[in-house]
Amino acid sequence: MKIATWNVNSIRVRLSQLEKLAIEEKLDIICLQETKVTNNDFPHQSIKDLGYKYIELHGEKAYNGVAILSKIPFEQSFYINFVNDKDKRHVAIKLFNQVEIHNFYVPAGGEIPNPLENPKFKHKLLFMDDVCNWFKQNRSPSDKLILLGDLNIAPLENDVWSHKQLLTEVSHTPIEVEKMKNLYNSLDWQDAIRKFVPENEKLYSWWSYRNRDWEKSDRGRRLDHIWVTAALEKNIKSSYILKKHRGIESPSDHAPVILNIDI
DNA sequence: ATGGTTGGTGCCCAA
Repeated sequence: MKIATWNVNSIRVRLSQLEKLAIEEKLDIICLQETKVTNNDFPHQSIKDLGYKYIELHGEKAYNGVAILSKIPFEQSFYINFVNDKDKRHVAIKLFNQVEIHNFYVPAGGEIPNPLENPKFKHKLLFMDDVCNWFKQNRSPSDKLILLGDLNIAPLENDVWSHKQLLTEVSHTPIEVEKMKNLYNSLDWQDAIRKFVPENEKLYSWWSYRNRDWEKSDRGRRLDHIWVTAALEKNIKSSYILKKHRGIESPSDHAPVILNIDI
């Protein structure tokens, strides 16, 4: 089974690119973030025409919004409003009565990495704590779980173009990395992407729009992640970032990330 | 240190 996570930065703008991706990669399940549309405004028919008959949406107007598109029927779906906010940042499905997929769009956190000065950064830290506590309280390490999405944190030194210069930049600050590690250790999570690229190699999934030449400057960050619990680790076939999709016409600033897994 | 771009909205905000 092939599963993708992709922050599309508006589903309406990225629809033709999504169609290409789905066909080229033969995806069974696609998890989207930043759809930026209400459930009513979602392009249902285009997605169904692509073969994704089973769609779970959690959208809102203009901001945030997540979706799971599937060719495979799922028997359960749900979402949680972490930190009790109204933002649409999570949606989950359960497949074959045993495997759960949790799709996240973690708050970006604004510019200033200080929760006392910046409510957006405070929101991000509280969100990470709440997700961590939820998995501790509601799931066990032996469960078969996949956690993926735009987590808006690049945890490793080589997940950013300059560890030293980004230590004070939101997405790579020590406090955020600590929150992500807490979540990683909440169950027996495994980082699927890093199984195939050693930690001493640079690896990014996001490149800012604010660069004359994103590829040449290559100032990227690995903000998008796919984790599986240890119960699924041996089933992983491959996992990779589709960097070339950052270079297509009218791209998202995030590249899609793929998991190939036996389920 | 600053500004750079994109998307959605409606007389700027978020990323």
